Amino acid sequence: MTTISAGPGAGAEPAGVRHVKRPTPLRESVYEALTEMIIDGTLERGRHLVEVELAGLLGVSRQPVREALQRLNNEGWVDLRPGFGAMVHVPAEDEVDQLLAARAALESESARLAARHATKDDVARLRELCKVGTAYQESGDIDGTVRTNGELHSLITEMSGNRFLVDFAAQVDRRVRWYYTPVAPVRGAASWREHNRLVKAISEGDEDKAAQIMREHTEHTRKAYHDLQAGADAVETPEPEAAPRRRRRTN
Amino acid sequence: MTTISAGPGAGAEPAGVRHVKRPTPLRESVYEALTEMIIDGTLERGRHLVEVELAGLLGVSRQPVREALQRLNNEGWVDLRPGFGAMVHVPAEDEVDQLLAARAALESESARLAARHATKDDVARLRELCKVGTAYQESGDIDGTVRTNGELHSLITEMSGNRFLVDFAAQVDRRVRWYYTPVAPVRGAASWREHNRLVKAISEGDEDKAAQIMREHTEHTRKAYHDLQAGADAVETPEPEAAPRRRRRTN
DNA sequence: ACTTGGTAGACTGTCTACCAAGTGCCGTGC
DNA sequence: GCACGGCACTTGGTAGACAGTCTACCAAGT
Repeated sequence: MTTISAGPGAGAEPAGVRHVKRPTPLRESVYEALTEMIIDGTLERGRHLVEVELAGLLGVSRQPVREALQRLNNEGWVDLRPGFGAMVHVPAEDEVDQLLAARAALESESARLAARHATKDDVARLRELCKVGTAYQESGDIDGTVRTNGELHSLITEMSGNRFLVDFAAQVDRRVRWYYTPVAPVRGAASWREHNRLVKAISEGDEDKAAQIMREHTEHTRKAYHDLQAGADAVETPEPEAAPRRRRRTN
Repeated sequence: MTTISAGPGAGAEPAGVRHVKRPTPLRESVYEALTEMIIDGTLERGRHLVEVELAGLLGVSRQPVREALQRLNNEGWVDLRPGFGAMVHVPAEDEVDQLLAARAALESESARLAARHATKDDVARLRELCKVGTAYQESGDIDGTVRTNGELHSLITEMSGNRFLVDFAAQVDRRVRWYYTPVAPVRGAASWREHNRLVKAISEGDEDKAAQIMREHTEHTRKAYHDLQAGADAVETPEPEAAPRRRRRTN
């Protein structure tokens, strides 16, 4: 769950209500900063995170950092080892598989509900995202492609009107985005063709078709990851262990 | 998510590894204590939770309480209002619906995977749980029934071998258990008949059937809740809303 | 009667300091 | 080479302090 909070932070506001600036709790900012640093690789996988270090780095005290780290731990971004500290999570072999399987279930259901509840406005926005995403993809802008992909999926889950699906899917998507950025270019064109078909099914209100396409879509993604993985293994070969900071006797 | 931690805490251990007593972090205990108190109604819905109060009550300092409260907030058990504090979450009208819809998706997929991976041993345990649950149900032990129901569902999700499904489903189930205990007796017998059919499908490795039964099972539960709700509303009077202090058109 | 202004109390959010216990590492001694 | 012991580091938890904010309430003004 996590961030189920109704937060008016971004997106649709009921109407004339405009809640004024509510200063975000520090722990929230720290959390955001850390996930961002993990995703963009500033904090490499397996790296040992020390509370005071991060505190100093971000200019806050230990407390907010601790709270953020615990949340990160709960959501699987870092592993907290009592008495030692936090390590940036190192994804296990089968983890991506499981993640994508979970995503398949969540988003396929979301797509079904989205098809059921879609408004004209929603469909228009979906179409727009498809167009933008395809453009990014064709121009080779990987970052933009991945981001737009995320936005599209997230919009679909939101259209489901089910806050739990939204929340879980958001978590999963974020993780997928972390593990997955390198794969994006490979999937590229096919992925956006599938998005188009999906949007079409939703606009027609065809629940079963939407659900099915979304499931296949995720499945293709999974396959692409495996192919890439196999290729990478063949090339980069033997990397059974990358001891992070071992300075054992250096002489 | 939360508690996705690879933690060997409970469940399947690789083999002879048995981590000896790892003293649970205090915040964990506090978290457990609080959820328990919320579920059993000691902390009523809407109640304002004050950190120092809880700290005193549980004999710890503010910090572990804060950390527990934040986790509870992330998981939707309480709502944290900045600068004011935590309130025990008051479930919205449609929340149970959404919860059960999410559960349907998660557990249906779990059942499918469980059917795919089931071992003889797993099936035996499932059968045992069915027997126990039915016995509880027939003897009118509601608490036992609900608990066993939870154990059965949780075992099935674990059999899926997907840690994300396990984790999400666990969260959802816990929430369902909170909202739902009063409904259990109504569903009673039918529910356990369905469980039996489900276990049969799993034991036969029939994925589609298992998934379908689980989906219908959840759907029936949802329906039962609505029926009960409607009945309760009819009896307990119409309660349109007791607007406390509205005496002016909000421009 | 309704609004405004002011006051007071209660809590949270964050910081600092401190201590105990646990963990990993390294060198010593065998 | 390997076990043992000790050291430095880090978390987990406690205590106290302080500013900012939120709620409620009362009094005076319109």
